[in-house]
Amino acid sequence: MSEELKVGEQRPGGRAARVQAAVLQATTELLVEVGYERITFEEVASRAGVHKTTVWRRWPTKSALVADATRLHGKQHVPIPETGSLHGDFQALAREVAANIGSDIGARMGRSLVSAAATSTELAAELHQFWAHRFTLTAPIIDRAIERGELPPDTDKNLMIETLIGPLWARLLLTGEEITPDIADT
Amino acid sequence: MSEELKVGEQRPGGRAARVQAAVLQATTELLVEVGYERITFEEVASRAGVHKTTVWRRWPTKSALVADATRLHGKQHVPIPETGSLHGDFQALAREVAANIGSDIGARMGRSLVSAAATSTELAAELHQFWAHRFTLTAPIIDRAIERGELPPDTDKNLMIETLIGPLWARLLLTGEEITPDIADT
DNA sequence: TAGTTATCGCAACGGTGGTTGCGATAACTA
DNA sequence: TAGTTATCGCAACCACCGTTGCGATAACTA
Repeated sequence: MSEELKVGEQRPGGRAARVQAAVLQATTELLVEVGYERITFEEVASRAGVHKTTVWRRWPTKSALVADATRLHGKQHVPIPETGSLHGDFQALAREVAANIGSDIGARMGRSLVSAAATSTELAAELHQFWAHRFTLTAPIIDRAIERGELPPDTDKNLMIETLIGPLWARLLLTGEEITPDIADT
Repeated sequence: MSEELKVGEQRPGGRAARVQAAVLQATTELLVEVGYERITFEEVASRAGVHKTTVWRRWPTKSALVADATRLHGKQHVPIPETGSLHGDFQALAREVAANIGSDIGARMGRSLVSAAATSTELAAELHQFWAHRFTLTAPIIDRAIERGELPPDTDKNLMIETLIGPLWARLLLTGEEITPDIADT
């Protein structure tokens, strides 16, 4: 009767759900504190108040655990600005990004995820998929600009967004600087 | 008499130099093959045909080892284009970057170094310093453009270069795509 | 060439983290 | 409420990697 249930959902009541939530919470915490590589199942378990074998059995590999933990975080809201002009939209979007990766935990999380994607092909695919999804969300900004005649119709939407956020991420990952007002320059 | 010599240079002849070269070579190889985190002193040593204690004694920590290994690689030539126009310079520079991180080993190396900088503050400082140095090398491009009147005198040079290379690195680290012809768009 | 010493290899130790088997517990079902 | 079973905790095991002490070797010096 219960053959069709996915692993981890066979007994969603009480304890199991609480354990899963605690583990994923601990994982994200450690992700921003020590980074992906230094995450250990033992530490995740002890912080979640759970035994390490429990964590190990539920998530077969570390990348799967982190993927699960970040999936929740990725489901969060991503406000897409609509100011009426391309310049305004870009400025608002850039400020969102800057506020996100400019904050301490945002910066740590961003670095950790990129670092994780560098070692785990599984997480790399996850990250690429995340950005592909975000780009579909931001595509309307470009579409509206094209309709207004602010951009040529054959504009590469992805490249446009990448040009917008690339410098910010470059500062985070490569050089190491960060502010807010210099975003209007783009 | 030899009290003023730095460690590793007390006996620069024959064996010591050969060992150092082999170890650094093995380190860079592993850096592109398995990434920073999965590098182990044992593997580096065995690949260099040396015992692990040797590696361990000469480099007190893994970040120091990788820092030494990448320092050599960073000393390599960085051709600064001088085509006569800002557009030409930028296009040439972007093509260099694209060719570098677009190649397989370049991509792996770039990812590994960024990932390493995420976990080791020591390597992060090294990386930031590297980019600061590169920016001093590319500054003349902006200066010449200002002299020609192509850019306003108060142009932020670093931000300008970051805007140029940011999208390329974003593709490498975040989304995952790479080509050459789409560079002219910037 | 002979002596000194930095440098290296070898073997062994210790700690940590992943892995497994089994008994206990709590969620579900009748 | 009583029985079944997914889920979890405990203890022990195993492997790997960093770490150390000591003897051997090769580079330097007189």
